[in-house]
Amino acid sequence: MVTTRLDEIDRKILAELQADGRMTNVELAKRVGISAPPCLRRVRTLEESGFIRGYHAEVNARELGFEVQVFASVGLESQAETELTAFEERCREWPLVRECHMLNGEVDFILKCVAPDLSSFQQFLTGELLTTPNVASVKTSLVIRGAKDEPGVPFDVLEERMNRTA
Amino acid sequence: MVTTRLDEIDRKILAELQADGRMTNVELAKRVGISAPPCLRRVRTLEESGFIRGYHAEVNARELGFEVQVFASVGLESQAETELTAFEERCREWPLVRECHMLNGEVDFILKCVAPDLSSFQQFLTGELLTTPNVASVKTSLVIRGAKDEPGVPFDVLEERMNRTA
DNA sequence: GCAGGGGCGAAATATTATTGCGCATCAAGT
DNA sequence: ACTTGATGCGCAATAATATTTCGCCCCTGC
Repeated sequence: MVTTRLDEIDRKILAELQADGRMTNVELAKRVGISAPPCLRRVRTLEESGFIRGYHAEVNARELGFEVQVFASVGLESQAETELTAFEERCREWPLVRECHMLNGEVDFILKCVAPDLSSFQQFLTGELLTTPNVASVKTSLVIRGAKDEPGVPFDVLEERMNRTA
Repeated sequence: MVTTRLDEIDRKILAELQADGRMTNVELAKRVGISAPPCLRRVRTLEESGFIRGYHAEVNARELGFEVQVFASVGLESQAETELTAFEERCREWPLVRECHMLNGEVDFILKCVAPDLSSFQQFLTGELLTTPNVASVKTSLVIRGAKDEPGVPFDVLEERMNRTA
């Protein structure tokens, strides 16, 4: 793997580990069709080269008492780079904000937030987000229900793409 | 763990596995302060009871050729339950749609999408999403850059909460 | 005070991960 | 065509981990 390009086995490994990050290396090797040692070497290489950024347990937020999920659209007064990064830094410090993305268009940022209940979120909203300097507008939308939540990448699309290119 | 309530050790386990889902049970046991066998039993119980929904490798979408990330706000013509679930079903079938959440307010759904490039996304947008029956309006926002992306739950908030309650 | 459930941890065993070669393949250079 | 070097595979040995087994302790309710 001197080149940054991945072969089919590497892509299978990534797909398998995205689906089940705790699969044993023995099982993984079996699925991708090579023996355990080279399989493990590939996984290590994928980790070191940054294709795999980490492994995480997916926890049930609702069961843990985070009943509320909210998307917040944020507009800033100034979009100067200094102000943008300052706002991003704030978001990193707020535990209730799980994601922060800068967007094009009228809204500057979209935030995905969680909270134990509505009043906790309102408290965060009025006490923190809305009082942050440079924040011009915030529009929040409560998540009524989740229909799909599969972070990551569609490996089937990737494979199609590879076959067309190859 | 006859009750559905978790003790401090369970919460620590969840926090550790959320941060590093591939941690060995030995290491995990050391960190939460018990020996390996009961630690493993707890993990299994957490898995079976649904607190842990699974484990996933976090892959680098950009490195894998998914350069584009888009949030799409979707409004439907009819919000009858049948129509809502029909739309959700569509979303589950579209590989480029990674998340789909039903919202309150003017927008009915927000979708998080990925794509290899802008034209792939445009193709999906005009060829699939916009031609879907009952879809009234779609407003898309390109992600310029990500500032924070930590799916899951803020366990420090959870601990505070427990201490206040206890 | 004495069952009995629940949970812990030491020790034994079964699986896995990891390392250390030697072999095959391929591409470049002679 | 014959090296030579780089890359990657897999067998076999070893090191770590996971998992099971079992006896102990601490509660709680009689």
